[in-house]
Amino acid sequence: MENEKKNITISDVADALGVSKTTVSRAISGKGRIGDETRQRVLAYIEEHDYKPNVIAKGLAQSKTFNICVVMPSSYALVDLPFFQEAIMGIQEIAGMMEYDILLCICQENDISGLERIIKNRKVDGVILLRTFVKDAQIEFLSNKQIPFVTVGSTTYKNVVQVDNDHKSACRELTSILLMRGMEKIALLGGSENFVVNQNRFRGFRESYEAIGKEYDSDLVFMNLEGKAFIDRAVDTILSKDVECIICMDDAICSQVLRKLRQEGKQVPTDIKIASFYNSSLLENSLPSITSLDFDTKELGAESCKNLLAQIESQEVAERTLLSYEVIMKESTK
Amino acid sequence: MENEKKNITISDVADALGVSKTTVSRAISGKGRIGDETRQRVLAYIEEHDYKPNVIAKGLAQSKTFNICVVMPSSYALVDLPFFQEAIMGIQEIAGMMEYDILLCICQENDISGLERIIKNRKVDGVILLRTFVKDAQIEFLSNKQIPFVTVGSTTYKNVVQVDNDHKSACRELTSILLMRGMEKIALLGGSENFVVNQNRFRGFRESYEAIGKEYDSDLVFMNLEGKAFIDRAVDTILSKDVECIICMDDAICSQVLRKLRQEGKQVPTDIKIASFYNSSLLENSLPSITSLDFDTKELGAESCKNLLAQIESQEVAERTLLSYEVIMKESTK
DNA sequence: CTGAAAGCGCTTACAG
DNA sequence: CTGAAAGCGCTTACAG
Repeated sequence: MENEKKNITISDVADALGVSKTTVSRAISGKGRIGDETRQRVLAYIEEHDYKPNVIAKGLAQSKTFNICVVMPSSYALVDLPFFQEAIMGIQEIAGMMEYDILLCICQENDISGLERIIKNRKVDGVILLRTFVKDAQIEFLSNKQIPFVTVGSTTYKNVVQVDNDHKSACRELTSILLMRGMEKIALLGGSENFVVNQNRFRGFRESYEAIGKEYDSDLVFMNLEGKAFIDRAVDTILSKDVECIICMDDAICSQVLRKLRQEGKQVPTDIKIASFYNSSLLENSLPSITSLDFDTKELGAESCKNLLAQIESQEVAERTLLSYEVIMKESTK
Repeated sequence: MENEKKNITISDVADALGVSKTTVSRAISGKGRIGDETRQRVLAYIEEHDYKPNVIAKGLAQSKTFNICVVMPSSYALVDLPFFQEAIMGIQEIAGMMEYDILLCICQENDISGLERIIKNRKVDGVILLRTFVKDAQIEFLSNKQIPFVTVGSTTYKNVVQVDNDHKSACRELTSILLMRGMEKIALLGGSENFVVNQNRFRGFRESYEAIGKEYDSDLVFMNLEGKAFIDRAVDTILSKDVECIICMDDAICSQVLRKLRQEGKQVPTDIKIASFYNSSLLENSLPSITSLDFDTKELGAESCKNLLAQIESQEVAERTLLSYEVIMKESTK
């Protein structure tokens, strides 16, 4: 309590113990040969006096920062927020264990100046990209600079370490279950095909039809639904075509679809069934409860962080890691 | 493009120009006397060769990091997320302009070990607290350590720099408007009184009654509503008492109230009117649209960051900054 | 106006 | 097993 202002340094410890800074450093890092008794003494002193090495100085000497950069987009829908948040929680959990901290970078889609600044200032040892694009300036920049990085979510760029849920399989399994339950006319509503993830989901949808040797009806697939007007129009079309079930590629779309159905006086699941993709708290209050895929986003974040730290420490890492999912059947498809 | 690996340093610049490192440093920082022509030469060379000083080294020499820590709670409701997010956007905007970066710290309510680690590791120059408690371990720790910090939201701790929206006035004005429109029996639903903000809102509510010389009905005030069951029960009571309007202290409560009212077959605003507090995207899809207070959270974040940076640079800052609000009347109180 | 030198607090060959 | 010294890339009194 007495000396809050002046921080104790490695020299102080060395002087107090009558050894060299080298020895103190070795006792702490565990690197290099050092007498057992000496190490104990140093460690005991450090413990007692609550000495913490200055990470900044350590970093300068080792050309490391013990920070990782997490890049988040500056524009996003409410529905994305829990995803980013949970991913960051997972990242933080792993990073914290390894004494790394998270430096936040908020980037607009086509403006990577923020990321560039952080990299040029050498403020981080690696980067996690929380959202990627089909054509992605961040990925190109980081690859070129040879900075360790990993993407959360899939990308088609080569030689990029990526961690993702298996959206294709997930969508295939969900669709297959619905088909098996006798629904034939299933509509699919999705967002921008500029996102690899939406392409993958669509692919899973098609595969489930292929698996049973049927054709899906391309008139019932509505992609690139950006904005409520588009969604409402899609629902109008759907209602005119005796569709049995609607699969929404995310909970924001689902939320809007539910609203529109209510407006049109349609009951779920009696008039039409519906399934969604994230099981997020956004739909928590829905009545009836909504059948949905469930992904462990925190796990996704944790895994991406593990992969990044491994890269930073020059270990081999798998280029692609696919995490599992669960299909949660609820009332909306009964 | 040729030398991506090896970074150019101040020595390289000095050597190339045949001047000393001191001179280069001065040309960049603008501190200390330096010949005009010399400065131009250095600056031109730097520009041409895209030299960026190593911020870490600079920080070590100046005992600064050019990072600020933003502390977020690890547990929160979906409704809080847009708030945190927007505040961070505002912080980032100001911090970025001053070449500061954001280090994220995710803390559980009573566990400040993450924050302690960051501070002890000297990774940041100051801290922004995004959520505070009536009894707050973070505030006590930071005060004791004499680390510059500011809270977003009010606190009753002394000598703490805080930036907040004027929730008391906001709630008073909203209530006054409703009273003036002839509603007399107004119910108030709020969250935990452990949050200073909820106490302030309640205070504003009372003041609006005082202003017109009436008593508010304490049986219609429901605080500490944690969880849906409590909210539903409050609504039951409210419906048994001919209440004309319900004020919800946040959009999550409002969302649940709306759901319950729908279940009970009550129409808004014909059977009962309702107003809420955040105008957040959570209620965006509501029909009818919900009368609400509106706060500029991004501005709140920006202001808190300005105050922190001023503190870090040892400038005088106001202990308390109150930001404005707007009352947005919509269909739910017609 | 400019520079040599010490210092920020660590790490790490190198030598013993 | 241990230490003196150089180095990480900057800044800043101090001297000229």
